[in-house]
Amino acid sequence: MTKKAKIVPAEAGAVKRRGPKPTLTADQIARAAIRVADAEGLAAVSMQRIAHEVQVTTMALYRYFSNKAALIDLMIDTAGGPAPTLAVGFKGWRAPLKEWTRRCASIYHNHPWFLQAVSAGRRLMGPNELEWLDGAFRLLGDAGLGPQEQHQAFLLLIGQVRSNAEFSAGGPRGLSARQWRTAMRKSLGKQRDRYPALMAAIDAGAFGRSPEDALEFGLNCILDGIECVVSGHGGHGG
Amino acid sequence: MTKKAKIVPAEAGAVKRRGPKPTLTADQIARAAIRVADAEGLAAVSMQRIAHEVQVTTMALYRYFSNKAALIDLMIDTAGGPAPTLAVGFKGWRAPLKEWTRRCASIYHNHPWFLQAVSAGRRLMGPNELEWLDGAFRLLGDAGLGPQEQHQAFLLLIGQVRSNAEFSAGGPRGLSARQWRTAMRKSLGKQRDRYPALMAAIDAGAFGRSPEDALEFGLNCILDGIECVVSGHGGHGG
DNA sequence: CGCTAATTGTGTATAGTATATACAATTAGC
DNA sequence: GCTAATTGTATATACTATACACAATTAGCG
Repeated sequence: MTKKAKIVPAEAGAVKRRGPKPTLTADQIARAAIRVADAEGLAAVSMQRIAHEVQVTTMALYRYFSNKAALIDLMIDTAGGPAPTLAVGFKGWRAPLKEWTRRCASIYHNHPWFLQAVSAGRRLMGPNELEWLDGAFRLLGDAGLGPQEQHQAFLLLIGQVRSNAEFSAGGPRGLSARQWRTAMRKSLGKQRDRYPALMAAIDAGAFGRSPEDALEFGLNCILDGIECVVSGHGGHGG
Repeated sequence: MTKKAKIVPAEAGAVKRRGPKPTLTADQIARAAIRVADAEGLAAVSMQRIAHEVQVTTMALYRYFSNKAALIDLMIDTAGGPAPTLAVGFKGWRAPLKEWTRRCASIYHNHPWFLQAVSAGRRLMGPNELEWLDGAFRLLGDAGLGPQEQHQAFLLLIGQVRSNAEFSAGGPRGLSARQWRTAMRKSLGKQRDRYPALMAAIDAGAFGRSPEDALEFGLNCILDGIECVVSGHGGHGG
């Protein structure tokens, strides 16, 4: 029976261990995988491909990650990076929250595979991601929300970020608003009457706005909504 | 050279065709796949598995779908079903929008694989999904939003639905709030100090609320935010 | 009727995937 | 130097999607 060597995240400690020194670190592998995913999409990230990228055999990767999911988890945490340090309570709570959301959105923007990776079923949150989460909770608490409301407002913000990321990736991808509109019209053919409101919106260029503007609009909506909760007024019952 | 037979969606027309009658319909296959995904997750949906489920060979499925992605697209559109018909302008716009969102959320709730399926990269929207989209645009237009705002508000709503779906699947899955809190604490170990706001919220039971309540809260926030836009007041500039 | 062309489901084959297992080489502590 | 741990590697297995060729079936046309 072969003993399973424990996979250690080769971090700070640098504990003296027997056997050959590892030639790589999990971090290096994750970064190589990120490069591949950035350039060719998440589907191009296979164990063989990444192993080849870092010049080892496929199975060597399993000395650093117990399985592929663990590699992708580290890709996520590495691409996300540490949470930004945002001033708390400085000039109101809206500005820092906006900044948090924008920076969060930029992760999804810089790494088109990110949305797919975080949406792929069950996964663990890494230390960086927890830091982002903590940062959001802190800012929302500063805005006057209670613990449960912090969580729920966080879901709103992250939902908006992802929703927008999906649209900017899947909607007009490289296409101009007009091109996209034309493609949409063509794909629907003569079924136009079936979707009157949608078609009217498309014809009016509703899908043509820049991703940044779209993010901003929704963000303002959410913050206005939060403000209603904080200040107590708003149609919150009906 | 073998000619490629065109894959037709065996729908209304029932055009007379040469050759043996198909023993199945794309719809039957999609429904079998949905049953499997409901019971065992999306990962269990392989061509071989579904083929076995409907008693044909694996390759027979390719007479109905050009590839697996097409099958999953139909799973999505089938599981989503036709959009609900909601009263327009009846007793204000909030109630119908809430109803739309709740019903949309129930899709994600009834089919735990749904979120993962719609998040898996590029895909086409089916007729049902377009109907849902059209319905949302109609209600949002009724609320007084312009075309671009309709689109952006739609992104907010769907983001909230998905955000909540992910949380209810990935957060306390089968675990009680206390169990989840304990697991979270354990997984973080002594790193608690690193995430003070998050830990405080966890300790206060922020993650214990029922998914329905969480959806409702965010929904109210969004609707309040929309109301701010419609009525023109709100901190929308800062 | 018979002939042709189209379309079905099937069988076989291929290239790709993740990952289990056994092993030789390396290194630390005794 | 011996032992035990740990590395990277080589090999093998069980999947995956899907390309291709074929026999059986059926419609339309003579």
